Amino acid sequence: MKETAYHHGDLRNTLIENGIELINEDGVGGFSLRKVAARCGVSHAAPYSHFKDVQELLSAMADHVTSQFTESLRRSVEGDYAPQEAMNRLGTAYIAFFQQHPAYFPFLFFQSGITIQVDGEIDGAPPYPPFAVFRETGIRLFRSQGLPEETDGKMLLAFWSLVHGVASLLTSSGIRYSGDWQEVWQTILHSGGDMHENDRT
Amino acid sequence: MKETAYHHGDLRNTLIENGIELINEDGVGGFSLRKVAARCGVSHAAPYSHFKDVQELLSAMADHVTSQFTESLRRSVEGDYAPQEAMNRLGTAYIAFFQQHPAYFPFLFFQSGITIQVDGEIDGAPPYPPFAVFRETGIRLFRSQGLPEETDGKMLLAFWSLVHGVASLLTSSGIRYSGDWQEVWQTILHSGGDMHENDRT
DNA sequence: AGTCATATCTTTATAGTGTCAAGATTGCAT
DNA sequence: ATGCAATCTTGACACTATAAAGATATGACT
Repeated sequence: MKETAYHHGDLRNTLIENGIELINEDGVGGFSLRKVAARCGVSHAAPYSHFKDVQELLSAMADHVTSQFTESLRRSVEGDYAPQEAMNRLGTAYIAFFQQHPAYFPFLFFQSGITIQVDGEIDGAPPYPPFAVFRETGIRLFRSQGLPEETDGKMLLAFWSLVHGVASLLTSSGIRYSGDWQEVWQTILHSGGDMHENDRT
Repeated sequence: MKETAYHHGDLRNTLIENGIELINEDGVGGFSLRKVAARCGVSHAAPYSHFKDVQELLSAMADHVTSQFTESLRRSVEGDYAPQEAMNRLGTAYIAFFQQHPAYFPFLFFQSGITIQVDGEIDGAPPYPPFAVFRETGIRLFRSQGLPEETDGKMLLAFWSLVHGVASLLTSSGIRYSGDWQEVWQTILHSGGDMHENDRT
């Protein structure tokens, strides 16, 4: 299908891209279906040919952003880093992603309506891709530290919660903190390591 | 001022209370100024006599909820608990609060427009009351463990981030996890303690 | 007691929102 | 070439926040 004056040609993807841009510019609150439609040069009801309602567009946008997010996390652990260093880089990448796009946090986790499957066993839902990266990196770290497998699940969620919490605080609307957020989560990561090392000396 | 048919009498507080109820029932997305006004039995423009816009009402609602939140945290550490036990109870209370009122999390941290002052030094803003409770409990714990004072700030933020992250994940719209969230943050709290204890044996 | 300013609430109006229904236009298969 | 189905437009409706103008009650001052 070619683009004409009447038929856009690739409206579905254009809506997703412009919607994401709009959120980056004006935040989640500044988003509206009509604004996105206008931005794409179509009428206000045109999106309904591709999405049954605004929530479905938001979900598609979230899927797209989640892919970028997952890619960013994957890149951060590519290469042969030591387990501790890999985990360090992963957490830093997680936080940096939302530091660069503050509007993505409330959008992805409180607005989009996407499903985040933590365990791999509820319904047939696939696991949340960013958490999957966490799992691979974490397991490698835990084995290298000789931790028992039984604690893997809880430890993984704890690590995830930590960086997720930093990202959450970091992107909270009215937060004021003069320090460096990156250091916050590394405090615990390193303190865990330091605890071992210090106690051995 | 008495209540008549025309003059409500205590509309400001009534709006705040009904607004909070509305958020608990329908979530942040279900909130609207007109719904709250109707709920209070006044016209849709009546709130403008007490708040300059909807954001100001939301801020007042958030202040009220934050007070309840702070009170809940304070109560959790009342009594003479050992430092580790106090911190344990505090984190549990933090998470339990948002577990009981899932809509409060996005509301307080991404919708209300209140200011969260972490350091005590930016502008003249007062520190965020819930974090103040964290500070007291954390300092007591760190001293009892012989940790150096220089790391207090980062350690506090790390602990806060951890429980905040659990609360954030816990209240994310589409999250699915079969386990117990309370155990997640205790994993790190106890693993920190266990690291010490295990290494000493 | 009477008057009046002020605070509070109502009414009305406007611009913006999501969504639906009916119609117009186009591309594609027959 | 014709008709079908997908896509887009137009117009409507109910809902939203907000502003302006008017109504009503309160409390203070004479």
